[in-house]
Amino acid sequence: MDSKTKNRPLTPPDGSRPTLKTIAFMTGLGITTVSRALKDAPDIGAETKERVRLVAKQIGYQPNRAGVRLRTGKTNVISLVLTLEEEIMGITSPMVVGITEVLAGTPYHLVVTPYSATKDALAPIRYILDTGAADGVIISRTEPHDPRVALLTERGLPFVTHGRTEMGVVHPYHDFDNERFAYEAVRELVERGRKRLVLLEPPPHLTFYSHMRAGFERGLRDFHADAVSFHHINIDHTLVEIRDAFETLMRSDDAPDGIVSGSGSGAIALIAGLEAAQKTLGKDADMVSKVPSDFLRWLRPEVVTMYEDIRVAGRELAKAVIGHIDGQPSETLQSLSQPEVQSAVPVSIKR
Amino acid sequence: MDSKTKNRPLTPPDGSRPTLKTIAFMTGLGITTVSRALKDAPDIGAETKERVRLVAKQIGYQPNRAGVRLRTGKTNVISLVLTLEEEIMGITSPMVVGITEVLAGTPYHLVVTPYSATKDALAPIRYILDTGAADGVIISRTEPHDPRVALLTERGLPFVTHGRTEMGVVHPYHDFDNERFAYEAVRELVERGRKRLVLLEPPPHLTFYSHMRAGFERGLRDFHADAVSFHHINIDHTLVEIRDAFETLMRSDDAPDGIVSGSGSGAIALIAGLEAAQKTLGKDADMVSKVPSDFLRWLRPEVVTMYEDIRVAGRELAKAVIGHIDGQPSETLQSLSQPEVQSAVPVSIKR
DNA sequence: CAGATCTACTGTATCGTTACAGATTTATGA
DNA sequence: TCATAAATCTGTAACGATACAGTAGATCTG
Repeated sequence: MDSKTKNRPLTPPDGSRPTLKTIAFMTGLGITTVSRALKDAPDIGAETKERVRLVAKQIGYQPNRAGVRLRTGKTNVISLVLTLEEEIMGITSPMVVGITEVLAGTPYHLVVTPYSATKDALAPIRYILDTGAADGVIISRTEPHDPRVALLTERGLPFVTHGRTEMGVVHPYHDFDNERFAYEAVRELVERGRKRLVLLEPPPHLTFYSHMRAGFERGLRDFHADAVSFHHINIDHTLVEIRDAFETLMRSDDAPDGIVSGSGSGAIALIAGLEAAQKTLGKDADMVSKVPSDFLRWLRPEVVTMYEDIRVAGRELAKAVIGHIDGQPSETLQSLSQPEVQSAVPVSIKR
Repeated sequence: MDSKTKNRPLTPPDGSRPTLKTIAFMTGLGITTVSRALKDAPDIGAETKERVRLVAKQIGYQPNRAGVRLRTGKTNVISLVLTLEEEIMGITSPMVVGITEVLAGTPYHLVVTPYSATKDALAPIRYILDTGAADGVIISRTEPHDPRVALLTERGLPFVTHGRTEMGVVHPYHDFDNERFAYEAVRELVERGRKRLVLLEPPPHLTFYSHMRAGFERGLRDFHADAVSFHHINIDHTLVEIRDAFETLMRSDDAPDGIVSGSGSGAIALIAGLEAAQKTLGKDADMVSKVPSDFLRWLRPEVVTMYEDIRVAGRELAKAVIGHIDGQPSETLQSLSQPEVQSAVPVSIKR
């Protein structure tokens, strides 16, 4: 957009928004010709195309989405399928921002399609398939054998997952390297002299559970540390549940001295539990946490944080669905982002 | 939905999704009749309506949105207009959740329409108006004389604002009572013996700036406390800027002993600044903060937090736009939510 | 130079829905 | 009894776009 369009664009005689008919009338061409000219079809003369494009631009023509959608089935919609029970630290905000950043340069709109986790996660997918509500879908909370992936693949609707699957289906995804995260977390803790480590893990049915566990266990082996069991609690439990369980653990004989937290909000509850047990972070135990934003380290600088950039994830996911829609092979639409160990809270210049 | 529909619904002979034509064929009626029967028109026989409804349900008929939109202009879309630079603590997540909760029971879809704050906030509004992209709009970061409100009102597109205006236009809104928040915050601080108070305020161009200031100043008068100036910084500054400025303030002779923070993420930076100046929260100063989620008090229990329930705000906003679309008078679509002083971090049962 | 080929453009039908103007049948009224 | 009014139902056109099957005229080919 250049800045010369201060005055509103010309509108068709009747005052409503311009259509192909408007352009056809103004140029003296047929509607079909205008349509084809605008999509640069090979059987339209170069000069005609130029003329049509000029007029279209002048009057601010924008194709009617309903018309296109009705005729072609193309919705120009990407659907972000979310569970309503998203975690406290709000992974959704930066995700939505990342996605819309990419979609801004395209004709796609972002529609948020929620479902209640207590109900069927397939329901929104079926809805989208049955009503043809979107050209592409973004799903998260991926499971190793994810029925949504199976269904979308079977029905041929382009999609991308936030997280990987293990079902022998090649499909676009973006994921955080949770294996690496847990491995590096163990390394950090052992370097600080910690030997008895605990992991606050994802719920077992999600794919990244096994990734994170694998990294954790590989770390234990490589760096010679021991695991303290905490399997009855995971990041989907409430903060109060996590805190209480962890307080109990910290008061027991089995108390760990190193903590790996698979979620930022979980880390808050773990800290609260640890402190409720009269222990001190950084003294009695160290912690490494995965965080989606960086304020945990503002309030507990002792925590080593590894940043998961959700906004970048949103961008990658958006690019991948669009790539899938455009027919790019799935293999080229897979990406993995690496954890970034965060340094201390940014120090201002004056200090 | 009852649970008897395990098997997929019958589909029209050709396997594609059912349309009015399908029902017309199956019932032996005309397409028009079916259309009118489904919308309970008065000129259709009771038994016919029943028959049509039955068949429609059986085959899982859902009106084609593109068809309806093309013919009637009704999009069944609510557009949430957001700035891409949303704050760190992610007000967007619970907002989206609240909105979708309400929309789930309606035919409306939620489309997220972003804009870059560095550019024109009117751009997305113009886009929606020019392309007829939505039946209703939700906007935030409202200003006293908001050009978006003026434009939407002039063009007659239903909308609701998160925040009030002061332009003599009656329109639907939902707002948090920031006047009350700041007033009660001052009360809390004075009750703790604090007398020299500082306010981390919103940027001056937003409407709730004056609300919050008014409450703050009324509190100062009623409870006999003094203001410490901090006007060069507001909640739109970066955390680092806030922290550094506040550290400087806390090191000066003019250091306050009571802090009112108009934002949760701002509070984190203030705490960091205070602690960088070698002061202790709860000892050298007390703080009251408005928070959109409750983990600040998990990590700094000394902070008095007043909870702003963004999810409820989302619900109210969604209800209000729909009310506006349905022609309810704007006066009845305005609501104000009150701050809730939060008690201590929830204590588990066992303790 | 007749016929084939190519270039540039256009009319018609269609996607699914609804507004509108009938049409048909039955009941009503004087 | 015969026009009128209800009560039901229906066909056509249109919303805006595009696929497809042309058409008209210019150019080539042998």
